[in-house]
Amino acid sequence: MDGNNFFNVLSNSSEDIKARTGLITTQHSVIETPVFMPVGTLGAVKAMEHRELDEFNTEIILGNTYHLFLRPGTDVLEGAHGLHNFMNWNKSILTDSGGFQIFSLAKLKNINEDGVEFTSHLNGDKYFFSPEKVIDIQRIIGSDIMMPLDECLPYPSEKSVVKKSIALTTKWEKRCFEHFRNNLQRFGNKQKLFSISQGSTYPDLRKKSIEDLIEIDFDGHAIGGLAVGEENTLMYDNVDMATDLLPKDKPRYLMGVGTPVDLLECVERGIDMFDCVMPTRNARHGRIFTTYGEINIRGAKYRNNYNSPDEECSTYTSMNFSLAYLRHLFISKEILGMQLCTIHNVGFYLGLMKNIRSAIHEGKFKEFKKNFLQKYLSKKMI
RNA sequence: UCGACAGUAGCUCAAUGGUGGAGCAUUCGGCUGUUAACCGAAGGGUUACAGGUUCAAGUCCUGUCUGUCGAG
Repeated sequence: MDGNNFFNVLSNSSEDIKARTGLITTQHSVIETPVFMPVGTLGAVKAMEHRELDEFNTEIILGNTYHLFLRPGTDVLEGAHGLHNFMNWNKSILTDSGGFQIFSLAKLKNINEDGVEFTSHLNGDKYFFSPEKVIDIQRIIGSDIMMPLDECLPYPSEKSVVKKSIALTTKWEKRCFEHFRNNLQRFGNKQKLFSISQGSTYPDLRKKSIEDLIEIDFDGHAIGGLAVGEENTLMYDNVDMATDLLPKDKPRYLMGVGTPVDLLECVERGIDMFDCVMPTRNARHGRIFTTYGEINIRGAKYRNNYNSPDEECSTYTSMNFSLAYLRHLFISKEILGMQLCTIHNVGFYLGLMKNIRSAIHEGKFKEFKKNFLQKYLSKKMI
């Protein structure tokens, strides 16, 4: 498992679509793509144990540079020889740079060529992140895949603002790459670095961002700044255009997406990697994904419904517990409710991706998508 | 039996004599590179009952009922 074969395309769709299967090989695991990566911001997938992730053959999870930098701090991570050891997770980890967090939640930020000054959302302490610093922190974290510092603008943003922003982001990412190249790995970790394109939903700016970034030898390319409030069709169109421009021999990662429908639409358009808080967060809020659509487990209509939340799903939760019991756990604020729903949603997402991979491999993606959506959008159970 | 205190939304409580509110509960909704076991909205009232004073009463007065505490 060394860097020479980081990404291999296994099969391209035979259906005149851009969907494809592949393998990402890191020091820690072999990841079948298209893949959905559960989010574990602070070194934990909320409400889920490692052994439960193992049951779904989870090969990669996310961590977050911004959050881990603030807590537990790089001294603790350094003492533990990296995040893998610290959290005892021996599969792959991808860390987001924290750019998204700084721009979405930290306040009083001052941005300039050098980087960004921000205040911690925890205690108001001031910090400065430069492109180099973000790489240094991720070297200590030891994530298998690192992300560069980028500026993620809100939607909508004026074109002139976006134009300036992508120029800055590209400069930052070049510096990230140089620093990554010139600095040694820590604790024996072999790490990769992706790019992140921006450009909001302006096709020409997205194109410019991508064209500048693919000139640099990043190990993969992410699409950022989408799914932030724009119409779904706009997002799909931008993804479609982006994957036409991105190199075929490197993984393409659509950041922060999405719903089961988004996953299908974007796999079809050539995306290999996804992450999203939706399955885990919604689970903790009592909303679960099923074969026949999403349901709110707190609904009074489930009070006396002793059926499985999803007869056609094989997660531990749907095979062993009823709607009425899950509702009871939520109404009673029992932690088990969040745990069981998280297991279910993550299982549902990873199961969906597994089926998607099989369908692509068999040349039946379109048929699979049609059948899935027919059930999912029917809301038979709702 | 006497005395004190109290009775306001399902519950716990607000409301200088001047448009009866909150939290919780209930119902519904939201969540897209996690500040999120979170956030939002809605429904819900003859202010125990009956009189009285007043331009105006949840609020002041009288009586009744109910409850808590104390005394006997």
